[in-house]
Amino acid sequence: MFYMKELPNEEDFRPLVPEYSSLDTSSVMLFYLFLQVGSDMLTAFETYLANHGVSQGRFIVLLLLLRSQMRNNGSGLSPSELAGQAGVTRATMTGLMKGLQRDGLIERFSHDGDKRKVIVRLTPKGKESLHAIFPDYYSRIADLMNDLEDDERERLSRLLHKVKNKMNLSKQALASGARG
Amino acid sequence: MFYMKELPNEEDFRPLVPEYSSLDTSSVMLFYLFLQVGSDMLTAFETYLANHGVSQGRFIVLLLLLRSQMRNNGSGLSPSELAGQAGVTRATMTGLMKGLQRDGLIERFSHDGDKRKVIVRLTPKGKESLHAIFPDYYSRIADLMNDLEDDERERLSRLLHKVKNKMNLSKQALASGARG
DNA sequence: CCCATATAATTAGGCCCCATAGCATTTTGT
DNA sequence: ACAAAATGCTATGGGGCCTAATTATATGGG
Repeated sequence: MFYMKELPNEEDFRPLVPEYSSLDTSSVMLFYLFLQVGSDMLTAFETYLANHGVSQGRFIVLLLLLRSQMRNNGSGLSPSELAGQAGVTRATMTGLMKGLQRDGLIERFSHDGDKRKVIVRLTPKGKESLHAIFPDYYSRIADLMNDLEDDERERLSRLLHKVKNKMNLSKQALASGARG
Repeated sequence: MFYMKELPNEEDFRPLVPEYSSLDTSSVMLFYLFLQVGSDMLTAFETYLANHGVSQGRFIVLLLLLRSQMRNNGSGLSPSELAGQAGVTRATMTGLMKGLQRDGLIERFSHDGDKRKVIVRLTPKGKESLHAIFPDYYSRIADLMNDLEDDERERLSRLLHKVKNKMNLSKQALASGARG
């Protein structure tokens, strides 16, 4: 995901500092470190799930369905809602549905009132798949965070939220149209 | 990258807690938050670079070449070294080289002593591309981190390192073979 | 009632980026 | 000299996402 193994150090930036007034070395180093750790975590997450036979996209769909089921007593979700909650297009969601249904993890029913709509639900097999993964899954996540004391977790959470808000506020500050 | 927009809250985990002894709600919530923010940042990074006409992989290669050039006075790097530093396979690096050379951003010379090897260097155009991006690029990164005070940056950095080390120590704790 | 418009799900086609496997060439170490 | 390792490259393929177009259904104004 993030393709730089050895991050630049202070020395590497030194010759650039006089040239670029906008360059704040500590910001950039923190930014790269963040990208690197985030990327490593995402990769580990995907690899772990792949070892258990699901892609990340599929796993999230199963989680969303389970959550909806627990929240609303099994009413189910439409592909459209799932796409919205996952942050992918409906077309992409259709592809995910296809695979999940082929593997017997979900079922698709047509909506009673609105014939355009489809209702998606976990099958028993789908539920079992999740419950088979959970014990090990949760255990590994707990392991990963084990070194962090309670106050560290709180701080990290707060800092993550701060960065998240900053990105949202500035409407994808990094991504939005060029300005220089 | 991480396909869940609305993260689960404490309530969502409550019914699972009695069922899974390994489930530590705060760990999982922090884990998801981390994945989400990391993913958003990576996406913003890639989108930003795409708006400037480079993929992330290419941008990193250019950065690595610039760094090598600054460190060693222009000796250049081999595709193999670049692949190692970027964390991709040599085959993938060949593909990146191809595109970068086609666009005139790098040059490939054959190594004097070792006829197997190739030496890659930035062209003037390659250097200019980087220097054209840098002012805006650094400015946006500084913006993004602007809300964090110095002590917050240090704390975040320390916490990121802690997580990073934990992942490395346990040899990709999350990813490695199933155990449950 | 009819038609324009909107919404839902799907299909078709394509792209990007990366990986594995295999190959030819060259170097290295015994 | 010869086996083993290293280098760069090609061929091949797949995962995952997208856009655009298609089909079916719903809705609201005239």
